[in-house]
Amino acid sequence: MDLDISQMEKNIADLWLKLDLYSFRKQSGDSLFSIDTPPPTVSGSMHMGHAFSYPHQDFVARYKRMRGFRVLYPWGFDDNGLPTERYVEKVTGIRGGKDNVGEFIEKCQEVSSRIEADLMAGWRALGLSADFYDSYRTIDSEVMSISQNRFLDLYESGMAYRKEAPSYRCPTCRTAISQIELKNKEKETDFVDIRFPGEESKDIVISTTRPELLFACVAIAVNPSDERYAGLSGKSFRVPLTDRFVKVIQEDIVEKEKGTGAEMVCTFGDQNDLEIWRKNGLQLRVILGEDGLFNESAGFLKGMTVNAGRRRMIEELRNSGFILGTKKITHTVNVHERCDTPVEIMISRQWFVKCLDLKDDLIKRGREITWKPDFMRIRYENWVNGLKWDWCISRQRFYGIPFPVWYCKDCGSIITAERQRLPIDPRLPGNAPACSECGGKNVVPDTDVMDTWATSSLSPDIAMKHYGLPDEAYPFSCRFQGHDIISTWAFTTILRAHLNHSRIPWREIAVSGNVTDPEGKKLSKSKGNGISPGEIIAKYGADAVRYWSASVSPWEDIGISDQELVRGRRLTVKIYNVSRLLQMLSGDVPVKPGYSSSQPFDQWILSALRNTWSEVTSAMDEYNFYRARLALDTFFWGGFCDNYLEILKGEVRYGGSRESLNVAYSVFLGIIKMYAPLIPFITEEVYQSLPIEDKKASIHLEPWPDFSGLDTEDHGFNVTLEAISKIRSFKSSMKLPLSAEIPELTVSGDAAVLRRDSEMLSRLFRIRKIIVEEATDGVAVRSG
RNA sequence: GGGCUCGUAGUCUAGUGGUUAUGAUACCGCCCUUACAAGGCGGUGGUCACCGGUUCGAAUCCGGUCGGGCCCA
Repeated sequence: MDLDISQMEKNIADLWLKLDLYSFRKQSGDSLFSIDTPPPTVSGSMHMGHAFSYPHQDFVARYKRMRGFRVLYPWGFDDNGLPTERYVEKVTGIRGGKDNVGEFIEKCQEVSSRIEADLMAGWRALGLSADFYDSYRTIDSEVMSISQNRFLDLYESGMAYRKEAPSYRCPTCRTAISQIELKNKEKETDFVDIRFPGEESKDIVISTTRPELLFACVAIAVNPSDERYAGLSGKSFRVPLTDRFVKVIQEDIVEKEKGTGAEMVCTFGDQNDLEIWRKNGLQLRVILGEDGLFNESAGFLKGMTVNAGRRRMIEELRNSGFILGTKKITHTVNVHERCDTPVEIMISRQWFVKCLDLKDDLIKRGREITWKPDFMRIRYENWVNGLKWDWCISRQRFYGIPFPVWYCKDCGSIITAERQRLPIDPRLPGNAPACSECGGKNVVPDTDVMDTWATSSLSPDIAMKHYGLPDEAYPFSCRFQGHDIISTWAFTTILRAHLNHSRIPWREIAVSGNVTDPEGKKLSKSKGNGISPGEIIAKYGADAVRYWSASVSPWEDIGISDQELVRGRRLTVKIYNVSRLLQMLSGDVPVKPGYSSSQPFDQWILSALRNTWSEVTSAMDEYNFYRARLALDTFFWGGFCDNYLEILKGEVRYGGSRESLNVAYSVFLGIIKMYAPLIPFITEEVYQSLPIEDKKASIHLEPWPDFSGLDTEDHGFNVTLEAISKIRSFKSSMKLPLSAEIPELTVSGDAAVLRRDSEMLSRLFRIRKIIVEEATDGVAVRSG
């Protein structure tokens, strides 16, 4: 009777559903262990990254439950915001715009609820023990209310402010975005040398990758130590194709070696332009509109995209003789992570959350948290130290949480919604209050929505509210997340915890690695999912996938390796077969697990069990799943199966005692309990079938075993194990089946131990006569 | 360019100062043995990237070089 892994896992998943094991409201326990889980973005299907990192949190959730904690393992979906919008636009072909907001939001809801059902089925198939039956959605009114309340907290404390200021803008998504949504991309582009005619001196030649911004040029910058341009500071040069003159200024951030060493400062070509512009109080020339196209100030470029404008500008400059040279270079540009479009820096009125003034506090908060591993904290600190912008949280998009805010057209005040009216959509007619300052009725709503991180950074707050936890539940016990989102999710959560609670969000953060492709590169959705976890689960089983995810240190990146999956599947089958063997050996008589036996081999396996338990427990406490797995594999496969069970078979055949069977069951039960957090399906399957008394409804309701009280010794049994290995080698070298009978064999070694176990050895290997000789240099075997 | 990180048998990987370097997988040989051939037993395979230093002793600590990755300029 072979094991059908897929069918078995389906049955077990149904059993858990029926027992309702993982509903938080049904959990009991002395103290709370709370896990801050990500609301996964609803923008596609489950990928191998999930299949790798989600089991880690589940290992801990299951382990902590067995350790007697009341485990909060919440689940939510991040189904609002730009990622979902972009996904919906892609699959439906409908583009969100000001004129179809209602229809578009409906589409978003429809698509996301469909995807959520698929994702949920995927998580369940992986055996995750989160509270799926009571999950939340970031678009739900409950979450909306939390997010709006927390926003108003920030506004009232002055930590959120609205200001007309430069911010990043994505021309494709037509919205402001923040520093955390930027990605770098290598791009080939023209590096152009342009001649600016001098007003009173000779001409100057600047180098630029953005000639299309020529009409936004407000200065020329050179490095102060650049002798080629010594004395030009303050001199005027004419912007080609215009009548305007701009002055030369000296700035340290200009690189002498780049191009001609002179660059034009435009509003705005890049971060440097912005800094120079701010520092020198330069003029502002806006030539790009919010639609990403050039406006009327851009002359003949009007109506063009940035790329088209660049080609046209180069052509015009070349025809007029201003271009002295162009070359192709590859440089890094900032693009929007969602659509790969190079971003622009533009001035507009946006909501910001303060963080530049808080760098020291944020680093202090980071140091109050235990980072696993600790070096991930350094990455967090580097990010905080490198912040150049306050966090822009307003998006000119549609499907998201709106700002609970109106603006008075008469007196210019910002009017916030009353708390008891939250959640509220200010964009809906009839929701608008009168102006709280002047009492006027002439108010307009804020039409933006919040950045999706502005809500997911509140994941602990959301879970607390959703599951009805008291304030003391803050901070959470632990956060699990990948190292690639330290600068987004970890950072924004720590920031919100600091601003909203003056605390840390969690006592620990466990950072996991990424799944890489065979070349070691990060897997990304844009490159296609490649391998789907569903296929892998179908082929090897969910237990094997979980086993694979425990095959490296948790923070290491991992490749998809079928070696570990193969091993995981074999383990599943092996555990199943062991349970069959035990039941064959014990027959129909019910078993009473027990730990007392006078047999040396029983005492040896019990002492090895105690040592293994101690190792596995400490490894699980450190979230080192690989070390736990290795200790279990070594003991189960190498000790229990290959040696102990072989001995037991021989003893039972010759009428061994019932005590040994009780020990065998006890050890096996201990093994599957310790494996249970890692491979929950097969351990449950086997647990259900064991003919023992006092079972619980599920192995996942069992407490974590405690074998510290087993004070057995191994009584020199490793000598016997060495003899076993040597006799196997002997038979193998004689090309004999292990079942072949040997008339006479001499075994040398620790004679006392060997004599004690010689009867057992002769049963195991069918040796008629064993001659034992004393030797002090290890065990040896010879015939006759 | 900067920060962090990794480099260990054909392949994947554990190991952060102490015998002969962990385990898997692949490969080779033997064995259908009444739990398991999706198995068992036995075996081959490594100058621990390179160079230098510290130490009685280095895969491990320090410095440098080369190469990969992540994050950021």
